Amino acid sequence: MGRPPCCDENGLKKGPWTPEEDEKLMSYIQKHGHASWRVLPELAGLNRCGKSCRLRWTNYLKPDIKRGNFSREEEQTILQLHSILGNKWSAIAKHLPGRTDNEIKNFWNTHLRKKLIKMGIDPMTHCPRTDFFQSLPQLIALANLRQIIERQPWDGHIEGLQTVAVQAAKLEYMQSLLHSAVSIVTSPTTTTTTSSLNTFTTELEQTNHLCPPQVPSSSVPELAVQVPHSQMPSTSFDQEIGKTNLFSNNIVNGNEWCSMEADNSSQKSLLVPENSIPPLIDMPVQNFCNTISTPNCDGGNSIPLPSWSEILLDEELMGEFA
DNA sequence: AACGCCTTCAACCGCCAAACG
DNA sequence: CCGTTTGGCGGTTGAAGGCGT
Repeated sequence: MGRPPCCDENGLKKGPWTPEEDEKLMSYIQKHGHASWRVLPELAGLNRCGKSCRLRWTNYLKPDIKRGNFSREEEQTILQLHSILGNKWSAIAKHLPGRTDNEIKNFWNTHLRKKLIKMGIDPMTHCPRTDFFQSLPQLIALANLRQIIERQPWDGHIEGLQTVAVQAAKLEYMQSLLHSAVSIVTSPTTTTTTSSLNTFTTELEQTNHLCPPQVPSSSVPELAVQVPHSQMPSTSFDQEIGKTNLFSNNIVNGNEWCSMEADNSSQKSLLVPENSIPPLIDMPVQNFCNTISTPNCDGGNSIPLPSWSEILLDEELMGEFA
């Protein structure tokens, strides 16, 4: 246990602030500043602890605080920064003038997080959720059981399961793209090169040519997932991808996510059109991320990394998680 | 109108690290 | 160097308001 709550001492007031208290705090800080939060309440004539005063000031009373709904641009910024920084609310807030970390945190928890979950994206990893895959064997077992019970031919069930598996493989594939991007950005060993994003994606595609992944039989028993080319997303990144919004706003094409950006036609999708298709045949079910973000299959030569900082982030941001 | 459930967000709690003596 | 204080941060809570029945 840490220190006892400071507000328990001396019967200091807790709870919502009254307009009178706000006024006292405002006028004191405007006149004298806030050199020491410890002594400020006493000097300002407030029956509050310093911590409570500081919180009230930084989260509510500070003159430069912007109130009201978050704009679409702010929403995009939060999503983008969260995909990189995680729950570093104060760091995120530094990039949103007038917004407090508390406000951003609340907005995330009440809006953005739910929106991601609704779309099947893990709000912590910003990758498609893989819960489904973990339960796939059970689903198959259930289907099998049902087949036994109903004594119906297997053909239809297998087709159905394969369709489901193809969809899941797509999700996993998109996750791998995201995951590899994030791992590159956040890796402490990342070397900043001058390689273009285009070079990177070309080699990424070559990797897939050279190293068609295999289905681990243990993870999806009796189900080699044959993925039709026409149904797979491409590994190619769009050359015109903007300096912002790589991670978050264009991940899932053609659903609610895109509707968020419906009026932003200048921003291209992370996933390129279906006429650019990687030669993936057998989709690995568990280790997409490793396949793509780790060394090439010709013996450990890493894929040349693009300068993600140039693509995604300004220098200030890079400094934050360096 | 009344009730219960859900959502939002201001405020609090506990922990950590830097500053200080 | 060490113990204490302080400011800051992220997680959590609970009151208030909204909404459906």
